[in-house]
Amino acid sequence: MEYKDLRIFLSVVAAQNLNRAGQQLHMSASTLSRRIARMEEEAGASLFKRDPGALNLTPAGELFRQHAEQTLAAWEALRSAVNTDVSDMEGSLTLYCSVTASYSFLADLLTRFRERYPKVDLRVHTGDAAESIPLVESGEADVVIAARPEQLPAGLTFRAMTSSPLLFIAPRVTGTVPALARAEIQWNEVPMVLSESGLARSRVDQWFADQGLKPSIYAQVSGHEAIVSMVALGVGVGVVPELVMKNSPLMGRVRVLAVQPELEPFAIGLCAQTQRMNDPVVQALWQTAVF
Amino acid sequence: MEYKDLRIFLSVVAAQNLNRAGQQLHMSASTLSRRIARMEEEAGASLFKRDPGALNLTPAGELFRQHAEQTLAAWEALRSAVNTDVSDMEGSLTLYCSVTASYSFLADLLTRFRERYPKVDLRVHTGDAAESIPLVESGEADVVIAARPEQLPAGLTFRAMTSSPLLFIAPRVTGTVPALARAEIQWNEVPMVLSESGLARSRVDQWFADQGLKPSIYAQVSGHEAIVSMVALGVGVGVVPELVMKNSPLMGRVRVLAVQPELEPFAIGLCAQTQRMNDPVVQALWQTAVF
DNA sequence: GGGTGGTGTTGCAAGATATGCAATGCATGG
DNA sequence: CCATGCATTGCATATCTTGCAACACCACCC
Repeated sequence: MEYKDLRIFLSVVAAQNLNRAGQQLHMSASTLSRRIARMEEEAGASLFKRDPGALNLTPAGELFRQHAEQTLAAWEALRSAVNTDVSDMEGSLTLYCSVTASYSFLADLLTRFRERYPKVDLRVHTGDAAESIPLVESGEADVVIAARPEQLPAGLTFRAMTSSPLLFIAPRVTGTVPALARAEIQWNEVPMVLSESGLARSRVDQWFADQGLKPSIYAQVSGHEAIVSMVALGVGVGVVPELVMKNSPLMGRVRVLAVQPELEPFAIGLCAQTQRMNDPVVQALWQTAVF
Repeated sequence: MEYKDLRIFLSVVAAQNLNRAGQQLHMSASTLSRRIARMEEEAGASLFKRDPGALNLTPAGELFRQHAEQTLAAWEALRSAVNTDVSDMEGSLTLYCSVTASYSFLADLLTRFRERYPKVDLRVHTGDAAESIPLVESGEADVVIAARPEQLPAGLTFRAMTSSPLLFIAPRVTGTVPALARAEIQWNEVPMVLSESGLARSRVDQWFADQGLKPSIYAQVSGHEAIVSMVALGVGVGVVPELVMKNSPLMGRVRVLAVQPELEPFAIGLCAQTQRMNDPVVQALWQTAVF
């Protein structure tokens, strides 16, 4: 039994559904199923009634829930007590991330950070992912949630949290893009909707160069989220991280193109100036992200 | 952080020494070192003062100790409460194991079992390891701690707990055994001290047969422990599981011979009649052994 | 009634993680 | 000054975990 299991359990209790809980936790339902099975084995009793439609707690599950809440609360209290000088740490921290990252990671991260360091003045900005690295380099942001660049600039420290494949997406209805309708895609004719700059753009440029092709750029956009919108409208093919696509309300109106070779996935995580890593507030956020 | 870590932590606190704790826990010191390092990272504070000579708790470590004790106690309480019908389970269980197994495993196992099922009448017998399987087959023992036989007899269920290499041991002082003094060991001249029967004996016989040799048997002994004693006295070469050798007070007076090919290690664990696995008392012991 | 969309579970392969051994560093005590 | 006992770390291996895909099951609805 590990503490992560306790958190997983509480999430599943709240969601009453493995798939929903899995989305919140960034894990697959099968993983949750197996981890819960293991918890039940270790506890020696079934924790959930597998009612069709919803997962409800058994009496043993209710006891387990109390145990989980108490244990996690005690653990957080211990961490606070141990870091007394830190828990009433003051200061301010400017965090920058893309809109998508704010959907998928920021909530967890900030919730835990706020619990642990309530006195820190936290300022969050969202914007185009491509701006992340320049902002942390210039010092306008203390920490950013960003994709790891090909070459991490000197003086920056990066800590991965997850990775997300970089995908070609097309309108689900292909009628509007003739070049896609043929058996073999004519890449030099496909109207592309690309980022103005940033890692995704350079990877796409490199990909076309490797193929000996020249992309036909229909639009250059600031912000991955807008790419999904434009692709959904049928203007062409875009390239975005899977995370952006999955978080878009328009996901149902685009489809993923299987291309070879695949683009290298994004490694998404925290990034800060190495020099700033000594700052206790930055350390605190780092710690919060890891566990 | 996992519950096993909490137990490890408490063992290390008690032992004040990674090597001793490692022996009790059947893990290497390096593993303990790394797991403690991880705990400290997760707690955000150093837990032990690395005083030379002994590991002492820091203030944070003292808090952590309380947390560990409370959490584990709550966990055991939960398990008891969940299995209410089991915790006041009555009945009796006859457990048989070798003397060596009683040193290395029985203490942990019985301590936990007693805590969980205080009303079960527990009868423990120790003796020669070779007797284990016959005793469980005949029903004289409900569960035995034994090495897994080459061919597990039908109707028996086995659950591994650890494994131990099967070693050739010789007197540390070779003067008394001329056949060992030469550069190349003359196996057909070496006086062997072997088990009368059992898995170790059949593996050794097979080994000699594979080499096209015939062992010169000096003594046949009942019980691995006696083999170590006789070898230490200088009468010849014996074959025992590493576990037996390490637990012997005479370990310092024997040495391990590196032989090729090595004998297959013993898989040591619990064994019971499959039919008896439905018995709640047997199930209870099984559960206790696993976690 | 037979789809149909939703659920949780399981076989399998690839990736991540933990482990033990051996080497290292460090201090104490002979 | 070496010898001893200790914790720690590099490395290769074995184990475990994970996600995907396929499956089985159930409710719902046309």
